Amino acid sequence: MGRGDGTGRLVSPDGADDSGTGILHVDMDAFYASVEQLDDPSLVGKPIIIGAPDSRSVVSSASYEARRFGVRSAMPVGQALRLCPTAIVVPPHFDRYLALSGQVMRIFRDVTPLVEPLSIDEAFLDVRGVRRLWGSPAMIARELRTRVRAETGLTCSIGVAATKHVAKMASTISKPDGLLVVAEADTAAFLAPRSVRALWGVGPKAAEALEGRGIRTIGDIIDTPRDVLDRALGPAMGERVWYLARGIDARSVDTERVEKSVGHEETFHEDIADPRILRTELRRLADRVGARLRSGGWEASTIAIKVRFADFTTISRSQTLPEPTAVGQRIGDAAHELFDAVERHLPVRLIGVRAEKLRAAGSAPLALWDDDAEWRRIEDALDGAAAKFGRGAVTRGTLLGKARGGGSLPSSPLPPKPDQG
DNA sequence: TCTGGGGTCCTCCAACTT
DNA sequence: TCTGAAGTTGGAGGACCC
Repeated sequence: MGRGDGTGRLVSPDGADDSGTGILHVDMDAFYASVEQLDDPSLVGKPIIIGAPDSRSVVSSASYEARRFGVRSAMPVGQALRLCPTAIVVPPHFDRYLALSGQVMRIFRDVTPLVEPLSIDEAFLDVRGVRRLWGSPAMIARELRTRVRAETGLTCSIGVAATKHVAKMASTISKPDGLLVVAEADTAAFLAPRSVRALWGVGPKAAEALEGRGIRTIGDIIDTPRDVLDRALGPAMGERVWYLARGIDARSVDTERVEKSVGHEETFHEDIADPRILRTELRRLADRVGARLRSGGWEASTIAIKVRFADFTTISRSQTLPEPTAVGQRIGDAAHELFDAVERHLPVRLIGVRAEKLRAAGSAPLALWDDDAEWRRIEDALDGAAAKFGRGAVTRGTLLGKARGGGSLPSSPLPPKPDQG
């Protein structure tokens, strides 16, 4: 999701040279905020901030009207409101964003099967093979922008270039509602004057390491010996930056990216010191992770926890299991074990559970029913729900159907067993 | 000012294996 | 059998992205 405010925007005129290009990067403009404005026309033209209305939340997205005041994604909501006191805080509606994202991705796939979604609101497209059908890359980009606007009511920005990296930079610079084409022959001139911070993977720390050595622009990187970059950034990053600065990016548009881990974490409204509450939270998060694994047909062989203390220090601990699993009970047991070994000197602000080293589960849903402990938890949940709503309201079939259908057991809140502390 | 949640990738270090 | 070097693996933490 773009974070700029639209200043310094650059767009290509009609008929711009697109020779040697074929990779498009499409990025929806202020996606969440634009969807809210689409659904509630009274918000159009106003500064709006998408975020939960509590003291610990941060900005998920902001309309361009709010960005003009300096509001940025990931900024604490309180700080954003100080910068822009007239901003309207709107809670996020993720289901709606997902639905529109799906609609936009379908438009992309109408044009080319080579679509790599990067996130909910952006994707790379390789259009080199469909030029005879739809025209040159720049023509395809124009048509896409027209279709997205006509069919969803939303605007997007598109970068067209020879590589993914340059296409992404171009879409960022063209925001909002723009199109920027960088012909292959113009790549070096396009890159050279830009800040090192514009390079993919160069964040505040890496930028500081480079700028401390007087390397401020991408052109400066080209003039810097490789070993100097390696010392400043480490060999892996040094190599990547060396190539990207020269416009060399061999990555193809990857339509089959595979998840490598799944996890859930939660920041509490108030810091929590009570280990019983923390253990219950871990169990709840583990259940959610297990449900995600089962619905994706995965099982994990490593379980990791993350604990952030009141002073914001963060630790992680992980453990490789004897057998891969997608069972919430086993994930929760591992999480508890890891948590119990952590020295807790302060109340806890955030806690998280992550499943790593995923592999396809041959029979993950069956494994659920093979596990006696998990089965008892389902029975517990059934009894708890029946006690609350009446025996007739919840049947075992309801729960089994849920679990088998999407592989998703009720993730929250399964009642903790008495021995869970 | 006071920092979400979901991820990926990299580096460093220690333990283990060859 | 012992020792050291080199390679592998696992764990922890940090940077980065959206």
